[in-house]
Amino acid sequence: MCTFYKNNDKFLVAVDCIIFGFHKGELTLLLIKRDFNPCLGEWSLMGGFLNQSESINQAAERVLAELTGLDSIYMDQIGVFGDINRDPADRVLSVAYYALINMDEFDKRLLAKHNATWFSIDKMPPLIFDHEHMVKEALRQLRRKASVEPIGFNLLPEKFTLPHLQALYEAIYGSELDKRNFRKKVQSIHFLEKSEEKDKNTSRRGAFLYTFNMASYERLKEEGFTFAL
Amino acid sequence: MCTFYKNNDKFLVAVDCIIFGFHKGELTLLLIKRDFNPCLGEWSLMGGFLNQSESINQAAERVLAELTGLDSIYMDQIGVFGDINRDPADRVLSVAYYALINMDEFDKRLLAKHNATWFSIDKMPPLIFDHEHMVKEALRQLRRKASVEPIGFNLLPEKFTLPHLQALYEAIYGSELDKRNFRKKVQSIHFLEKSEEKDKNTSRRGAFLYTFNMASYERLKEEGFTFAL
DNA sequence: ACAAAAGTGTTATACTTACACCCATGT
DNA sequence: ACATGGGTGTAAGTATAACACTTTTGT
Repeated sequence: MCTFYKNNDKFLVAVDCIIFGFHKGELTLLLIKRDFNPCLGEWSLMGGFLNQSESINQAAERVLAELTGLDSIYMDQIGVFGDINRDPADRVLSVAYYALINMDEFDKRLLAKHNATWFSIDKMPPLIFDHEHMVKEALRQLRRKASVEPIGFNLLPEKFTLPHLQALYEAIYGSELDKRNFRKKVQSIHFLEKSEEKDKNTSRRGAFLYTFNMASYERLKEEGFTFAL
Repeated sequence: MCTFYKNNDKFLVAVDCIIFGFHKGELTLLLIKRDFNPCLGEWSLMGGFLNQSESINQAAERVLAELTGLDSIYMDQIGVFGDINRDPADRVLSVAYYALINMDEFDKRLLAKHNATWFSIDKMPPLIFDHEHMVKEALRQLRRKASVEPIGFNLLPEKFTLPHLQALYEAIYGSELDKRNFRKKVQSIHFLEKSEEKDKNTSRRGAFLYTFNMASYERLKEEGFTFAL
């Protein structure tokens, strides 16, 4: 192996996941109540250490799968957190990622096993280390990116209604949207496909179900279309 | 020291700096021709290894200062690059930062000592490892952020003219802007202060010099003003 | 028949874009 | 006097924001 870098310090590197969901009109976040040290009994993000055998992205996917049982999930790196004493137990760098998952699909037994619970983003308990800072940053980046790329759909089931979609964007932005203006914008988004089916869970009348057609979004993007909601 | 993390792998962590400047209407980038291994003789970003004694941000500042002699410079983290074989010599994670500097102020002797040269961003030589990917990502983030926060001014001298400022934004966005529309927007930015002095270097008539008043920008931001150019 | 959520258009306003001429000055 | 870049306003088009009633259907 290489000799050039022999004299440089080496570091523990962790990966922490901000796992977002969407439930009953609220943006939610998956946290674990630690049944291990350090900070036993406190709330934190799900994390894990990077191994030599994997890339950082792979580590993030592994950590997410350990807790939820899910793979092929939309994830984005937020950044590295590297203050000297961010973890008082030892010097650890942490790479934070956020993940967007459909809350109908995670593995409930794994969640129980890890002592994990969903929290509404505005009813979070205090978190260890700099995890609250990570969450804040994740939210900022999610808000920005969701406004300009169709990533919000990862938080919804495959079929969703327009009231459902609007509630999602209201939760992400933390502000109310005008129904008619919202739907007008949606009309101009040609990769949302209306089906004949209705969802009757939230009203007697029922609302039409739509699907997001990724392939046709990619095609439109090539042609210079830019998403905005 | 801590016992909890004993069995986890440790990693070399580098910091690489994308150092942007602005000169004669072009966005420029500071690269070094490596007089050391690995990849001796090839072009790369300026980098260095993270030490136990410093935070990652401090390491980035140190690396920037080593090459330019400058401190208190605007820097932003782009992210961590952690593919297993990104550096063929050994497993090294790299945290990339971009810096915006005023090209009148760097230390020329340090640049010579490190074999560093400025390149226009569209006349870059091939770079080692994933450095081109880092540069691409830095540009993306710079473009986005410059459009919505007044960070571009870090690339200019303290006093600058409006034609100068317009040329900067044209260089950042890579597209031409309409002079009158640009100046109209600038009129509405109340933290740009016009002085009575003129810069006569680029025309007989001379153009008025302006300064960016950071304090009054911060005040306006508090009041809900959002920058856009 | 009524409650409760789904669905539908129009108008006013603000923002964006396109565009052409005069000004000041050094040589 | 002229060449060179600095400086100025208006009108058309586009995007955004505000707003209220009808429809469907299960109970």
